[in-house]
Amino acid sequence: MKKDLKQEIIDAALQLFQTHGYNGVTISQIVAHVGASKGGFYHHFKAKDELLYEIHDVFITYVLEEAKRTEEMYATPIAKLCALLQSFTAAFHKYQAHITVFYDESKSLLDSDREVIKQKRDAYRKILQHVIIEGQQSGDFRTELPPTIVTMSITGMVNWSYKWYKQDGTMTMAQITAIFIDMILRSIITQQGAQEASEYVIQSANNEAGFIF
Amino acid sequence: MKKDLKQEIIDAALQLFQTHGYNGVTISQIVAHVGASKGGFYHHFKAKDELLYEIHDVFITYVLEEAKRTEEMYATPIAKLCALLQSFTAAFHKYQAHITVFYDESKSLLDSDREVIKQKRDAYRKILQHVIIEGQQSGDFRTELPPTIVTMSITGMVNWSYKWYKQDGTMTMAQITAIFIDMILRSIITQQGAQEASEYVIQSANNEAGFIF
DNA sequence: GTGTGAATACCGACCAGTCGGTTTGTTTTA
DNA sequence: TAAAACAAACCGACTGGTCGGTATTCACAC
Repeated sequence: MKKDLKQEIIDAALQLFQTHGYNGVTISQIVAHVGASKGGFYHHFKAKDELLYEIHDVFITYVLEEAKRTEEMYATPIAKLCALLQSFTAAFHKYQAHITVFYDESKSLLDSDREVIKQKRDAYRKILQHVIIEGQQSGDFRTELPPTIVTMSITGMVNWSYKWYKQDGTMTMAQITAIFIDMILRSIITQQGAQEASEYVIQSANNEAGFIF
Repeated sequence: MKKDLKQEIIDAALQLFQTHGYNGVTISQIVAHVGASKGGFYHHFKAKDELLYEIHDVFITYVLEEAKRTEEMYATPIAKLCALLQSFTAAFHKYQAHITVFYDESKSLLDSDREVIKQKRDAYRKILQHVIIEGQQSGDFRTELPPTIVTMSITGMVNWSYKWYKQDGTMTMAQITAIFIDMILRSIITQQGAQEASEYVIQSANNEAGFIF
């Protein structure tokens, strides 16, 4: 039950950063929150920046590795895309606070730290973008849409949920993800890809095929 | 040419908040940036919080008023939705820095200020959500999708562009908006709505109808 | 008794906000 | 019309408090 102090500090910091921002929280507040002392903090962290960096790195490293595994595991662009979205949103339970800090507070990273994080984030985006391009080449995704914009649109739609998703809401993240996948697939699919996509999509009551061309 | 000091301070603050965050910027830095003094600052603002509030309020008031006007101006849910998206993204040139501050720094608002802003933001979201519901009732938008999730998906996709859109990039915001509208319409439209939607959508080369059911 | 994890006390830098004062502009008055 | 009176805009040194970080000591396991 008793975690080590370092992890307790990280957890408390996540909670506090989420609501007050990195620069709105002091080290004294963090350690007070876990009943520890500043001495304890500086035993585990060289500086406050290091704490922020670790929060960023733990999250993006996890997401990136997960995306690499997922991308290899599936064969078709459509299956890859759906699996990527699911693997990302599945991380919400454990990482929603990380995500909030990641997207709101990265400007407070040291320049050198931010560069390291940026490279991993770019690597992640490239995986997603590559799947989109693959799908366009295979004829499953519409080629009228620039892959960069499609990638950012998908990223935005999914990422934005960190601003509004409540763990105790009426819908689970899995249910919401099903809707994301439905909307995304319908927006980028070609007639050719429609059949495979229909496996992942919500069927409408009065339309067996389930797609609009 | 010479603006008043208050506006110069706001402009400098926008720029600095955008890159360093509200709590990462000092009043001395802001006034140094415009060659003014702290006395000058406190002549125009009661406190630092007031500056942050004004940035929030100017933006959300503009967007809300614009949305009200737009919603009244068009007749059908599809036309309303497209116009709403266009009116929002049109604000990017003037307001991208405001948007960044609005979405990243609202946690630093005073509780009382945040409540005022929240109400205007909710009013804006309700307008969008109402258009979605109207479209479902008229049979133009798919009823399988919960309107709340659709609203947040659209909001996320469009809002997220504040993180990646560069004014000097290869695409204009108008071009990007056309792609947003295309993707969003295709993801929520019914067969019934397809005809009207085809006016707003990017036509594919090898598919006259332009829609996938 | 040596190393590791944690507490306490403290420091120097910095920051939001203040305050007395100066400059600039505008109105009143003789 | 020029000077006097007033007001608004602005300046910058100063302060009280806070924060990140450090030095030192303490506890105790092996």
